[in-house]
Amino acid sequence: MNEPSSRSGCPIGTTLDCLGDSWSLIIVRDMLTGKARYGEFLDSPEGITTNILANRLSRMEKLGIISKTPYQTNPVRNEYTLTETGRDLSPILQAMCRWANKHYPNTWVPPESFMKL
Amino acid sequence: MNEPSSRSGCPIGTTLDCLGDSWSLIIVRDMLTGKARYGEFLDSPEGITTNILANRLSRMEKLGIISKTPYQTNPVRNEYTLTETGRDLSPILQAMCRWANKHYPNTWVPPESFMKL
DNA sequence: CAGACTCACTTTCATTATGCAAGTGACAAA
DNA sequence: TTTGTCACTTGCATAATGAAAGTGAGTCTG
Repeated sequence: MNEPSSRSGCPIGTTLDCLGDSWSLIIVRDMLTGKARYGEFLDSPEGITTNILANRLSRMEKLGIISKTPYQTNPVRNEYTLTETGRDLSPILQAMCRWANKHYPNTWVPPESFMKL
Repeated sequence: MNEPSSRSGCPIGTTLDCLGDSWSLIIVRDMLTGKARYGEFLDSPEGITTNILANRLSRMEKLGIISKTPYQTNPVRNEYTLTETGRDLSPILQAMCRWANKHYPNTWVPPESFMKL
């Protein structure tokens, strides 16, 4: 559980030091909606590439946002799931949904279940 | 008021296409707390550089998140302020504060006034 | 049992973005 | 006239990203 290298003590700055890029929160979204495996994250419509996905999974694991647990051996394959720290990001994602739904009316409206997580 | 070039119709993806980097929301934070001028944004402790600041200001202006209005002529100098679209980002920033304050206890606790915006 | 296939990555490399520092232009003040 | 301020812009080295191909463990098919 590494600390992020933070530019300031500002909580917004610290959050951005952890997750301020265009892919990390996409992966968190996918995990919140039930995805857990490498191949499932690759299937998302945004089209993350394999190198970036591997990089972000290991980064977020080091930050304590996600954890990986093997679901089979020979060969070992892992499932990635959110830690409590990771699940606690849902209010941020929900706020993003409300913002985009209001200002970009062509964006999808998420299911109630997601907005109540 | 350009549309963001969006990777999908997902509202989270669209929000990240607008603001998914480590500087844009720092500038929005500063505007929400009363800063308006180029030099004021440079003073923030995160230390944004001049080229990135200029780039983000023009990007967010094109997106309709901020607007600039001259506060003097000879030479023209502008103030940057949030549009309604920009002010509506405050719930996202507040959620980030709650997340970081919970999981990184050394982060600053923002004033009540900020959390009620 | 050889060959094709799956899954989860890793590597390579070209392109793009970032960070640092210095430069510019309009004006004000000394 | 020189210095200073403010708001940028430019140049350049370094780092991050994206696209595509490669790898390795094991399974499945004929």
